[in-house]
Amino acid sequence: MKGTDNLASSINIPKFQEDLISWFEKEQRVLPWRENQDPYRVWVSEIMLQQTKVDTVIPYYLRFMEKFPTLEALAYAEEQDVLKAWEGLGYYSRARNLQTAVREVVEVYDAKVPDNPSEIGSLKGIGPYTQGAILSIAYNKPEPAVDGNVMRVLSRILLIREDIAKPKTRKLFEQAVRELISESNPSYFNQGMMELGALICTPRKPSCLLCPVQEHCVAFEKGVQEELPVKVKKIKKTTHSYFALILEDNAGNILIEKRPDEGLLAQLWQFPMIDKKKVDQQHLQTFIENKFETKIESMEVKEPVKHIFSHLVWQLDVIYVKLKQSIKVEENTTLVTKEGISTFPLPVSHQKIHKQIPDTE
DNA sequence: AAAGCGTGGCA
DNA sequence: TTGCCAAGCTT
Repeated sequence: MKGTDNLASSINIPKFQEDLISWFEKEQRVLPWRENQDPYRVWVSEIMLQQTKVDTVIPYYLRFMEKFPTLEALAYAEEQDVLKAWEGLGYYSRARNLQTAVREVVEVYDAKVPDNPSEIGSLKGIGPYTQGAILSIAYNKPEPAVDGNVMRVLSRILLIREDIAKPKTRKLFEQAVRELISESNPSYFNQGMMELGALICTPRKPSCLLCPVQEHCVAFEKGVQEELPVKVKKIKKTTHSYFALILEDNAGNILIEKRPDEGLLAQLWQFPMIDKKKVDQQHLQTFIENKFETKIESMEVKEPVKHIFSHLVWQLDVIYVKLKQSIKVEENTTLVTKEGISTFPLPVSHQKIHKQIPDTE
């Protein structure tokens, strides 16, 4: 045991806990996942909230809970229905991992969410943060739940200048939380830290004059709160250009294809895309006729669509193609009516393409 | 350790 | 417009 009680040695810990928790009791937002401490409801909210704003999550959470009200309802649901409910929320592996994990809880833990670190932490999609969040919020266990908010808040209060982009740094903040956390109310302590980060101790222009723990904050005392946390820059994102094809056969059906099981937008459906590096617009008609073994009646250029991801960009030239004949349906592709497309989970860029399909005459 | 994985809001 | 940011996890 080394470095016991050195990170937070400048803090009056009981006073800090009291200031934080009483502020949270008074100022916390009313949110659907705060109605009770049902571990399943807490769990779903924590997964949805990963890298995602509260305002974005709320409508998804309400719909999701209506559709999958219990852990078992989610476990027995069709995966495509789960992805459809997640459509537009992003990071789709969260949805697949969540369902994998609840199925394991049904089979291995008799449908009860584990209440200890090793078992809950071994579940798919539950990492160090989510593990601590569920244990503290649903089970009131004094475990650290260190997310971006907590690292920002504590980097200021304790004047920690470690680079929060480095994986190793999270452990340092977990140690700090272990020193600071309230044993009597770890749930409100952790939620209070995150709520403080969301409402007061914001990334830019923090509202220090309203802060319930201002008197404990070293960065405020020194006037350097806006310099923290330290975070290194990330690289520029590369652009990939494609033709996105709305292929309509002679019967009015549209071809869509399922993306691979892993990787970007895994298992979502999309309109066929052709890398522009492989063919220019002059040869596009012949290319399509060869690739899909069909004949083209007419082609029309629609509005281009740009799709910005966290690490890359898609530039999509949308081409509406009417065929003289039918299309060959292969593995992982299907023909659907214009209305039927909306039942498949589509990435945001392809929802926009879907809207560009002309109405039936 | 570093890279891959979505999306929307905001300065 | 561009880059940054948001209740991170997996490989």
